[in-house]
Amino acid sequence: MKMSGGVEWALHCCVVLTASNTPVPAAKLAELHDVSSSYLAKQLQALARADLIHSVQGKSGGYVLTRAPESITLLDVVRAVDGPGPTFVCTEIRQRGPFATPADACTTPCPVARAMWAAEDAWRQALAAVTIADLARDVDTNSGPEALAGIQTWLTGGAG
Amino acid sequence: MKMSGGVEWALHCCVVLTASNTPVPAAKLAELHDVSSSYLAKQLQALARADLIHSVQGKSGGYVLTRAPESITLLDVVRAVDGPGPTFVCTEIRQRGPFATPADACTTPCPVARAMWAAEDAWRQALAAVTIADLARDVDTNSGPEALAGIQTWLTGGAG
DNA sequence: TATACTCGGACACAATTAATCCGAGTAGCG
DNA sequence: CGCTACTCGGATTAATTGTGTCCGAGTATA
Repeated sequence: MKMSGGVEWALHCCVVLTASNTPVPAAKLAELHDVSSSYLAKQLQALARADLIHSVQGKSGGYVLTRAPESITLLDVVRAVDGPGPTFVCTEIRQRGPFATPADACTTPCPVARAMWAAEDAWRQALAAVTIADLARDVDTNSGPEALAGIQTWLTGGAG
Repeated sequence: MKMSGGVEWALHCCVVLTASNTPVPAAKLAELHDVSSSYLAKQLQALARADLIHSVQGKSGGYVLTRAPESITLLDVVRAVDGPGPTFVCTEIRQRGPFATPADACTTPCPVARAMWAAEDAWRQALAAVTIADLARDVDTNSGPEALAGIQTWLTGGAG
């Protein structure tokens, strides 16, 4: 099992968007991270579809965070980019084969699936406990406040 | 992100192997679950490579649990079948682009990766808290004790 | 000793992910 | 008011991973 690599890009983009309240084009975000501009667009579209960021079209358009960074959790981003479905899918294997459990006896989910989904819930709960604002703060304390400040001036300024 | 479907098969096989202390051939496990015998073999090989089950070759060979069901956790099975690597891979995106963080400043992992890995740890911890014996007990209470007992006689008996 | 049955790894196929391109739409400017 | 330049958005194509299958090596049995 490997998570889609686009999740990493999307998270970094959200953190960067924290530093700018004016629309930032996808091309600029791609150049900042040195990644494919066309593919990054796909992830940003997924974020826009989930209403985490808002797209502004036109000449000086781009993307802006829809909500405050404190109210955007990592779970929101993961669900938007990587899909909302559960990672473990139960194929109801107990209803097949010579010892198949009759369908009417399957009122509760299979114990195997229940345990796997409980673990997934723990994962989601941990993701929901961290917000984009938390990440931005961590970046500040790690790389120093001048890092995001410099990025902000680079984003708003026209220099490429 | 979707977990490999073989994990479900492997877990069910481990639960079934609880009911038999004599070697069970892969073909019989496949017939019991009504799945592809050839493909199930792949998953069982992965379990054998991780020393969760032991393979017995020869005429009346098959697979047996290596350890007691109480000491085999779901995490063991998931790691064996789905790979031990982390689901989130950090590509060190912070070291790229015009505002790249210098490599010598990257002593601690990227905050984004740290948060994602913390969530993964919560997931693994939940998986490690459940054992195959727990699942077998849940199956007993759900489907009644006669279910696993019937399977046991079917496994040891030659009828196919 | 021959045999029949087992596992084990090497070999094709399909689905998902990654990456790219071009068209639709809008804000700014003359 | 029309034009241009810049933006996003979805449809299209390559690469990787997961899925499924096959045949050969090895061993306990008779």
